[in-house]
Amino acid sequence: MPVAEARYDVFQAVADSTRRSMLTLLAETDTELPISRIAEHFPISRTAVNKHLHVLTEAGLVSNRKVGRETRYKLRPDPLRDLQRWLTYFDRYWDNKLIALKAFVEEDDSERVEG
Amino acid sequence: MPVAEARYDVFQAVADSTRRSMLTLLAETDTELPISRIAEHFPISRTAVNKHLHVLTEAGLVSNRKVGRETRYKLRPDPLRDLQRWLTYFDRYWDNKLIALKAFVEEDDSERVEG
DNA sequence: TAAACGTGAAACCAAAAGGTGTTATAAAAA
DNA sequence: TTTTTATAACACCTTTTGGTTTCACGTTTA
Repeated sequence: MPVAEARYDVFQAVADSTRRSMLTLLAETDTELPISRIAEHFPISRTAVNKHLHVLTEAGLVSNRKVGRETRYKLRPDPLRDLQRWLTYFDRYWDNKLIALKAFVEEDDSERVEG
Repeated sequence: MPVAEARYDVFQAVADSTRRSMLTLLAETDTELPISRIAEHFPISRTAVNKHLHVLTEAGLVSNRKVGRETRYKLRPDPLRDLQRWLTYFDRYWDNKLIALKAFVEEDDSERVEG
């Protein structure tokens, strides 16, 4: 983010697989983590990790607090509700198209259960 | 089969607000639409609309068929279930008074995945 | 105080994303 | 056949994104 407030929304924040992994990491540990601990899990520089965390912060998906010389990041899943709410619209669509969905489910099911 | 080897995955496809609008447009009309009809709703060129539809196609979120000189696009919401499934991981981190329809989809989903 | 540590910020870069206009092609209409 | 319509394909441009290295600043530790 060079200058302006680039304002990332939750859709953009979640579009990147590295950021999704960071969210699941924070969810799994179920506690706050400093950047160095987070960076251990990714093959990128700590600066790059910091940028991703900044994007997640702007989307409201993580928060941070300073503890000594550390900055600890914590999961804030609430904005995911926006995603959830958006998907709800298509949940209804699936409901209406249940027959087609059912066909898809059965077809895929037979591929792995058989045998 | 939802999204095999696509350049764009569902998360990326949905990250753009224009593409999200296209999906809701197709869902609202609940029918197939040619590009020109879709382009009417957006302040960008038809070429740009075509590119967005191409991204959505690669993500498996729309399909198309040629009818005369038209190419009609139709919503394929199934890949959104990948998004849905990812979100369910974070369900336990917010108040779990979840949407009933989501619970229904999740229940249906348990028929074909690990469960 | 000085040194080491953890982080944030800046400058920079390559590639991708989102946009444009133009051209090519196939189908419908005159 | 000729023209118009609908779309795809191509070349191109600009901004954004994800990454790097370097450096400055505040916090701990010696």
